[in-house]
Amino acid sequence: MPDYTNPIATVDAVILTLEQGRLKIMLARRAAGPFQGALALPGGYVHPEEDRSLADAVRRILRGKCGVDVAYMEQLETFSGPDRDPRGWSISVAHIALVPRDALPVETEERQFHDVDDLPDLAFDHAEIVAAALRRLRGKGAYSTLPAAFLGESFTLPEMQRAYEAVLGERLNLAAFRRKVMDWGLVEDTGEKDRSTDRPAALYRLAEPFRTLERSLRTAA
Amino acid sequence: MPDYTNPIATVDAVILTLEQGRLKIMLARRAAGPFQGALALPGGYVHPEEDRSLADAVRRILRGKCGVDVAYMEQLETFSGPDRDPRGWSISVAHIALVPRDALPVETEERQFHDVDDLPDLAFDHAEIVAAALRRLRGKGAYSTLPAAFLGESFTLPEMQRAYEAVLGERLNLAAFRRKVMDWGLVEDTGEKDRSTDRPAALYRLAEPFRTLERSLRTAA
DNA sequence: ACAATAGTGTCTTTAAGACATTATTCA
DNA sequence: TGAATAATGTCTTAAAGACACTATTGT
Repeated sequence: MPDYTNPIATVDAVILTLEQGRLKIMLARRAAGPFQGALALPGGYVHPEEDRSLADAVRRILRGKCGVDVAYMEQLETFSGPDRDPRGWSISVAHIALVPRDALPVETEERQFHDVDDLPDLAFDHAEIVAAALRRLRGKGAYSTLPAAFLGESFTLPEMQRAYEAVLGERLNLAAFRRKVMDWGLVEDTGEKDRSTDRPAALYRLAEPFRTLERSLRTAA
Repeated sequence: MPDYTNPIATVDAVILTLEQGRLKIMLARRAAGPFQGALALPGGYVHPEEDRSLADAVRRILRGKCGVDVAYMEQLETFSGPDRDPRGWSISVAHIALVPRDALPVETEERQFHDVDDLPDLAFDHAEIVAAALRRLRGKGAYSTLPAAFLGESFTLPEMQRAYEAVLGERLNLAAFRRKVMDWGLVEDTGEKDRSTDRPAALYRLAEPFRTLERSLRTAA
């Protein structure tokens, strides 16, 4: 064992969702500890006795604190330093999760969903973590099927395009977007139709759960 | 402070360099502790008393253990679990550094440079960390000026192309590569020439230290 | 019939790939 | 002068962007 005191080890989760075409982040009001009463990313200590991995720790905390089961999650970045947590030198392994809105609980005083372009003050260095999460999401958005993680099991191409537009923060060319999605085999037809619009739209599902792309799905203007 | 025992916190470094057109990784022979005598990535404990950040810890260890000062370094990924270190549940924050070969020390029994395609058995889960580092390098290689970090302050375009070819593991189209590098303003002319080849080649420097690109520098065949 | 949204066709423009050609040095 | 390597020019092909058009439903 080390001669030195060990940093405190925590995990935090940036849970992103799409609500009416807007990117939202789930924030939890801190019930105890430093920054009690403030808004923060959901997170907590790693429990070596029960967690087999950091991702396990995140899932345990999200299940317990927020009643959230995430489909797609990836590790974001590890934040560290003597000053970010008043309890001492700490390490937080931040994770990012993309969840369809209807797989998340309703909003309460304890768990709120905030537009990423209009965030309140956050505890710790969580504003920095959120900024890193958004950079990652926007960077990966054009080169992967990541934005589709915001959608349900099946979705229409217009929905898919709106998800990409929300992630990338710009309008995409309709014809070119559809061409790429179809030509590259990103989705497969379910045979079903969504009848919530005037003209029913074909419902697709992702051909593979997650895929990184050789070329960008960005299709300017 | 937590009710739970805290994981052990370490950092590891994947130091990559380019030697005669081949990607090499620096490995250190373990002088003590678990896996004594085995080859491993250079790494060690975080020292909260003296390190201001994880990157600081890496630089301290590299300076002390290996006499290495890295120019470009980024955080790779955090590895964790109960079994990866015989001393107990541990967290290792892996970093990746790209260094020109001539900025690294000579090879000894204690510090060796191994071709990434022909690695020996490594201590801990370091083989997994190396695999992640290579995935990151190859993924980012085409979409950034990262491979230029293997080169010195100034370099020729043929050198730059060879660095990209080593990173991407494939030959690139000469004319298209040069077109992109020049058109996108990735480099600026130093006015100097490299006279080590028959026809002297113009020497360039990076226009900015590191840059991510909108489009890929891959220029097939 | 008309509004609304889904989906396609096609023309123009731009970028990529292939590869021949020219340029500048050394031996 | 010829071998070697650097650098450019240009033709062909493929992809992206623009945008008009057709299609299928609800009211």
